[in-house]
Amino acid sequence: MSELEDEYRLDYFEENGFVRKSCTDCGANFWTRDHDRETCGEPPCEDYAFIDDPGFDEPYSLEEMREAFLSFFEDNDHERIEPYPVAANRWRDDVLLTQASIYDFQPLVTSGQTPPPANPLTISQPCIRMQDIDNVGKTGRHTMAFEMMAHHAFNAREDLEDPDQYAYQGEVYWKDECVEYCDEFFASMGANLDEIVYIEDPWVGGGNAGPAIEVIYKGAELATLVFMSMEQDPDGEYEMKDGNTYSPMDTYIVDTGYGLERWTWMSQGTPTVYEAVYPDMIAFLKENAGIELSEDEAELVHRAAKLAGHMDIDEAEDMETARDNIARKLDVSVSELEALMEPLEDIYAIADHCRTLAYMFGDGIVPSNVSTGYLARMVLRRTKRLVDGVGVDAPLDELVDMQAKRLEYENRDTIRDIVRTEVEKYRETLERGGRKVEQLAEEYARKSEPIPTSELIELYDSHGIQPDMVEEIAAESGADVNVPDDFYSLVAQRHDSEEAFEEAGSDGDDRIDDLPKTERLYYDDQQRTEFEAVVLDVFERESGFDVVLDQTMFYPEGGGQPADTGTLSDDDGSYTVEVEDVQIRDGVILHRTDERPEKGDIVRGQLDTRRRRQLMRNHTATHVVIHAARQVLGDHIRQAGAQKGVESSRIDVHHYERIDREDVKRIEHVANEIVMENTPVTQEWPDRHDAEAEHGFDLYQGGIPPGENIRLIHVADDVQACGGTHVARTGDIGTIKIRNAERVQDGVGRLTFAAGEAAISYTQEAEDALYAAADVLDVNPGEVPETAERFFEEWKARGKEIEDLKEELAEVRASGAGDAEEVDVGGTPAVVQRLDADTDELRATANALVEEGKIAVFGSGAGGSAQFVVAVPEDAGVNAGEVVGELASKVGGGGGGPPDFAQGGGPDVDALDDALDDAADVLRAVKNA
RNA sequence: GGGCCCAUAGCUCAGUGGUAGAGUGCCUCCUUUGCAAGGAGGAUGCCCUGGGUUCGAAUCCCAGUGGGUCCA
Repeated sequence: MSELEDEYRLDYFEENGFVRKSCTDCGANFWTRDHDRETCGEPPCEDYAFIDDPGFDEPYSLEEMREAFLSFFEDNDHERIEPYPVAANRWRDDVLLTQASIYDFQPLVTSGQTPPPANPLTISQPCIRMQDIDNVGKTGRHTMAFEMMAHHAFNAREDLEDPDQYAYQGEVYWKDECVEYCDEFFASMGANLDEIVYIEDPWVGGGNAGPAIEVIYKGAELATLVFMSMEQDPDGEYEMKDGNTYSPMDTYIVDTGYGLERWTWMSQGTPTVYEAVYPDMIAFLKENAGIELSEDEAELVHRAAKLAGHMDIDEAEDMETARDNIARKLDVSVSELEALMEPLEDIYAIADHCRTLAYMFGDGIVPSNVSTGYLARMVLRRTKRLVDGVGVDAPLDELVDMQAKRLEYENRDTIRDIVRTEVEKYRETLERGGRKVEQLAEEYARKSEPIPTSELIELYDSHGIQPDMVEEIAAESGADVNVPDDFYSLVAQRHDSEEAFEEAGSDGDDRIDDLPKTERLYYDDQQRTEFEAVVLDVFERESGFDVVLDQTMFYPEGGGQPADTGTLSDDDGSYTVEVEDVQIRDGVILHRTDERPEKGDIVRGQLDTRRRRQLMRNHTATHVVIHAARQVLGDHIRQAGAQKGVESSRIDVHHYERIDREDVKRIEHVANEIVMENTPVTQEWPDRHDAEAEHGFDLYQGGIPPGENIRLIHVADDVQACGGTHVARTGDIGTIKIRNAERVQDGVGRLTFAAGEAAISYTQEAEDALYAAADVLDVNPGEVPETAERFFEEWKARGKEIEDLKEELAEVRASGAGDAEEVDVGGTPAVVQRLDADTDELRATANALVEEGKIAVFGSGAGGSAQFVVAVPEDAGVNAGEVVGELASKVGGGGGGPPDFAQGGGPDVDALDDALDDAADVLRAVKNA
């Protein structure tokens, strides 16, 4: 790491009288103007020094501070950029949430494939860091949701052979200017520059690394300046703290982060960051929860706030010790401090979590059991627990709305709806779970055993009940619970029983490397179905061939659209090969054929027109359906996946409720209105940043394409980035029929639909089924539901009547048993009889005989097998189970049951009569045994 | 995307291969009558669907449908 030392020897430091020092507490190296300074200034080496003593000239609100920062950098030639959504998985698939401003530009801009929207630029990017969740409220400085203010500059080395290989060239600015900007911004706030500390702290992340500087002022880390300039390289000369080696790369990027909340806090000097950031909400929550402090208490809280920096679970050994230390310094008991601080900490956390939720739902995240939706659910449930625990009685949707309003979201009604739905779901889960725990608790309380860990794991993993909740409920039933310290790792163990590792067998086909990218004719005229081309090369595959042409109309599989099929023919008609599949590799399109065309030939390509037309209809219909679904269900509707087909297609969309029949019908109506309007479907290739500015990130329903320009498809009011083939006008779709709406995951619904001919076929099939049913019932189709219901009711009534009649029949049979053979078994009369009826009937008759004090042995040959029922009155001293066992063995089967009633049988019906003949002997034998 | 759990009376659930149950709600009657309540009796089930194993499946196995939950 010492090799990076030189990286920090900036001219700027030298010219401005900085000295380099090592912290006497933690050993960190830092730069400062104050030659007498000994420690780095960051907690735990120092306490907060700005509480009650703001570090800037004036107090700023969050909004004022944001504006001050952005306009400062605008005045210094940075272009202001609008923030991106907090759901980073909308433009990259390696992360879920936006955790830093640089996330907005990864991976395509940082790697130099795509130009930045401006260079240099400034932005205030809302971020969510779930990993800080346990610190929120406690340290006074951590928030899960925050805005990272930043200035970025994207540089490329000037000594490159081919500078144009990157989307930006030359150096905008680097370390010295970056630190200077930082200093100047501090100065513009009225900070005392002598108190600023620049700590050397190399940065590593996501395969990149570089020198970085933490900027500390009055005990708070206010900014981090990262100089991303290296990439991971096994032969690299720099070994970083993650143990990997790195080497310099061609692009180098200024990546800064200034915590908006901390800066605001610094300007106000309030006890915690929360009181500086959302004072109204804190006041509201305090009042609602009825928290009132005496003067002495308020004074204590105030003093504790200055030490709260030590309550960091990442740094402190454990929370209890940390609290203990603080209590000692303040000279109060831990319990007193805790009783005072905990409700406040909860309230701070609630305000922060509500802001997090407002960001999440505002940016269209839908609660779910997967992905960002799951994170949102966790945060919501945690917030609900805090709210209930501290005694806030305002509904959660109102609390979240307070933040959504402040953040100026337009979909506030939807947000409230989502929160209400989700709270209700949680309530149901808790209720269900509570009942389960009560049962378990009673069971184990009876046995005087503690509830075992396996049950706790099951409760948490399968039913979502936290162990502390189990403890609470179990205590009421007097059951003990011991939650092991490693509870959550035990849960984790249950999950990684088998790590499914699949090695993506990369198609390392270097033969195509030398071939030019295939010209894609299907974008020029999407309606054409034939073309001419030159065969550039042919590769043999395991079965069949890969044919590369100079240009093609064949659409390769991609974007959820299956490949075209068709034929390639030699121009004098001497051969025709079938194209069975089409794939694209690095821009080279491979036509998979059954026969080998000749390299260098000019061939005529002919698509399977019907298939292509259906695919185009389906693809355009997909855009139409998602647009319709958005109008019907709300603006949060976003594609979670899609697959187009010839007969039917499907799209998965995020929605917080089940998509019901009424929704489907409305979506179908809206979709077909768009079809009937017969508006043109157009494509364009605008600059990506212009497109994003105009249409937002909703463009990227099906993933983000690379490149400077992207292809947009306009269908009615709908705009999507899309690489597929489309019909010319919506009317060409013909018609859209939604076949099914199912819930594929919680929070994700799937719409399956058919377009054009396939829609007609599907409708006809559905009608056929209805007509067939009507035919069977001999009624008009419209009367089917009513009739079916009537028949079903009648059928049930008859079943009941038959039961009753069997009972009656059984009693009649039993009372008039004169025709049956009656034998004496040790003083008890026994009736042995063959009765070819079902088991229910045998049972009823046998029971009736037992009522009369008789043993009953019945055999039946009905239903293709031999069946016995043996019933015995209580005092007869014969074990029915043994009798049945004996008899059943004679017909090649088995049987059993309780001593007073047993049944059994076997496959050998022919032996039934013989077995019954022996029944009397069997009874006597069992009696005497 | 993966793991686990669940589906039985209107509701909440028990039943782990042998006659489908409890609590609650419902109906009738009685007691008391201001309410609340108490007593007696009664009705209520394609045991989610389809296949398999078995003499026999609510129960075991497979698949589907619907719901829940944990993890990345």
